[in-house]
Amino acid sequence: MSKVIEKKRQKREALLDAALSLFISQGIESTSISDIVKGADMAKGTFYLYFKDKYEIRDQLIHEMAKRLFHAAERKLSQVRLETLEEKVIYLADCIIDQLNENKNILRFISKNLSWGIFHDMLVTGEGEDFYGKYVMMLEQSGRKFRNPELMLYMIVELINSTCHNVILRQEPVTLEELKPELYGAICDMIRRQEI
Amino acid sequence: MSKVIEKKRQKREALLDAALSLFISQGIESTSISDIVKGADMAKGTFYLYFKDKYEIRDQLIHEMAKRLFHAAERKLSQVRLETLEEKVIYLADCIIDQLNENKNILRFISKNLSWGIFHDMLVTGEGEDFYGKYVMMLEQSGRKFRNPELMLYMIVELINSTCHNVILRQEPVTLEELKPELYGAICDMIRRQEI
Amino acid sequence: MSKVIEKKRQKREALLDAALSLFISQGIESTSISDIVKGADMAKGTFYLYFKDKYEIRDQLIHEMAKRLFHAAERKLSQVRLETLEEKVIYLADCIIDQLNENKNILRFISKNLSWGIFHDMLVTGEGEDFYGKYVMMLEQSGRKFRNPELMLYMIVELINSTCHNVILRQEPVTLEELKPELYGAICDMIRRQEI
Amino acid sequence: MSKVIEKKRQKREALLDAALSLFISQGIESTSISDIVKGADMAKGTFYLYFKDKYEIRDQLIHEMAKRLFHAAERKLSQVRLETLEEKVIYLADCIIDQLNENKNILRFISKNLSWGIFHDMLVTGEGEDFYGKYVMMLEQSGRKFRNPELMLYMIVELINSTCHNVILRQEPVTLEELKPELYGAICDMIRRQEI
DNA sequence: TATGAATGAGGGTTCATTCAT
DNA sequence: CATGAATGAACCCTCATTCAT
Repeated sequence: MSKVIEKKRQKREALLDAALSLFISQGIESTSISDIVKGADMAKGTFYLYFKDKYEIRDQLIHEMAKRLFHAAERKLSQVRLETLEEKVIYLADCIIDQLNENKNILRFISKNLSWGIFHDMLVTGEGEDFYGKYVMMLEQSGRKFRNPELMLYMIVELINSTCHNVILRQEPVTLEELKPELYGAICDMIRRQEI
Repeated sequence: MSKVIEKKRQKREALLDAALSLFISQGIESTSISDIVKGADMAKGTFYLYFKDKYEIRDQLIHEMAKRLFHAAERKLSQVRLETLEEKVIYLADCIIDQLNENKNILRFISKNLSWGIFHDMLVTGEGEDFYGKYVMMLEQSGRKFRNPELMLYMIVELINSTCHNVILRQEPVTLEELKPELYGAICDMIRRQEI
Repeated sequence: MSKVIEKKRQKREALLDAALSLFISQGIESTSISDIVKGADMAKGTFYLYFKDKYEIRDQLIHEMAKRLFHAAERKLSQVRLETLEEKVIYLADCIIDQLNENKNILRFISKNLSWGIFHDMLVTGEGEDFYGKYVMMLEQSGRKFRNPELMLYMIVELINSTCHNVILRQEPVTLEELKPELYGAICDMIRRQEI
Repeated sequence: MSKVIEKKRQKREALLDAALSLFISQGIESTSISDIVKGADMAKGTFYLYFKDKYEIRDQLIHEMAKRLFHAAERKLSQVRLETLEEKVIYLADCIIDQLNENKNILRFISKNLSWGIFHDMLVTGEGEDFYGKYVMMLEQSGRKFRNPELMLYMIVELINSTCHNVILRQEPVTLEELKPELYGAICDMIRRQEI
């Protein structure tokens, strides 16, 4: 009985894997369901046993990938001893940016498709991992008060995402190393501005 | 002889117009070349005498639209008397944001497709209107010096574009009116940070 | 042992029930085997243990439905006291027409699929209920003689079925109430014409 | 220029021909658009330049076929000299029935799909040939008055269509030659009954 | 130049049927 | 007996592109 379930899990995984590499290499619009099942080496009809359409796959992939990015960043954070809130946030940002820089395909995929709606869902409903809760706790631990923590996070995330996209993929208008200090400076300012 | 050239220009224009209204009303992916030529009231084959595919039209339209946005903002700026650089930049930003908010389809069309590459090209090669030159002049007129004016502009533009997208289209995570003061504050901080 | 047989009978019945309600609510062509087994709350493969395909179910259902229609009409007839043969036949027709008018889906289902072949089988081989025999007895009880009772029945049934179809479903070219007197008049004429 | 139009007419005709022979030989539901274009020896997409779907072809075919049936019957009627209205109607019916009997495929196709709505449209809007008008004129020429000529026609047509179907295709429950006198008798009765 | 009929590959989707469990 | 995951053929339909006129 669990053999069947295991097999289903594998099929689903194979579809996700195939879709991811296709989405990354040729874009979502140019990827057909035919392509995906061919990549996963199964029959076309099987796709519909697991997903409604390719956008359902996309959303689940974004969830998955973003979760991994944050999880890795958080693990690294837990291994260092940082004082201020600013240091912590920037450390997290730096981890994530470095991951994206090392895996440009993930960046290409995520940043084109990550809307705040999906992102926020992911933060909150990450099964087993409540990233947003941890973020709120981090703010509390600092002993400081902020007017609108959600908006603050929104602005920081959007700034990072949007500025890094071109810089990493095209080194335009500056290199990543040139961008970072300015970006982290801007993040500090944002935090300060939100403090009551 | 020039009559023929004029006629060709008109056809081209008709195709651009038809494409624009279709792109903003139903999206690029959902717009077929059939739709465009129908809208421009000409035969299918004619399309290929003027454009390679719809993406060629799209890029030219993005240029055009962005130019109009900036042009309108600039004209409004020239009609008021503002003291500081910050005030001017924020005034420009506010004009552009309001235009996007009033015409959400344009936002949808532009912001999904506006990469910094295209944007920068537009700023520089805007035929007849050198927006980037005007931006540099504005900085000079303030009598202040900045480390990297291009990066400064990049960050401001990306922050505006990325934060406004969700806020205008979905009122998430805050309304536009709630976002604006924070956004303009962040812009001020960015300018200050870049000052030498 | 008979428990097993009983269980099988129940499964078969469940499939028939589910198919019937789907056929009359959404048509035969639009009903898939998936739909039927879902309605009967069992697995897809199970279907093939009981029926070859949905058309096998359809034919059995038509038998069943037609039997019910006639049975109900006959029961009503047995509760009234009518003199002539014509009165009796028209009374039966009226009962059946009213049933079809009250449940247009049944009309849609039956009348599209009811060929004389199936119909005649049903009249004769109705397990437990020999409608055709009762019809013949009715003729005999009238004390009158008819040249070809089967042809007479055939013509009456076909006239009713074909004229009522459009009239009930589309009120074209007249309403049912307008049709009825003409139809019953025609039936009387047919009976008289067949009398020796 | 007219060469192009002629070619289009031929394509359309080819599709209609292919569809008809497929509809007749394997039924409408079992005929796919793929089958039709294969039969007409052209590309799939071409179909959609001429028809919306196979049901549009079906309706046009029924129109066409029914028109031909009536036209032929009428031509024959105009060549004989008949006195009474009954004789004329029966003569027409006989012509049509004989045509159907000689070409059972047409019967198979027509009688399954001919609803009164389509039939009436055809009678009225037959381009160039107003069959219904001719029917009304025939009634007038007889010098007799009828309560509801349309209903009269409806009942006659439906009776013919429904009784002949099985009789021609299966010789059940009688042969065509046995049916005819009864059928024509019934038609006479119907006419008489409608007379004021 | 301009046309628009024709193409046919390729998209998404459904579903009867099979078969290992 | 019963299951339901997997199949893949077949469906309808769209559309970029070509080419004879």
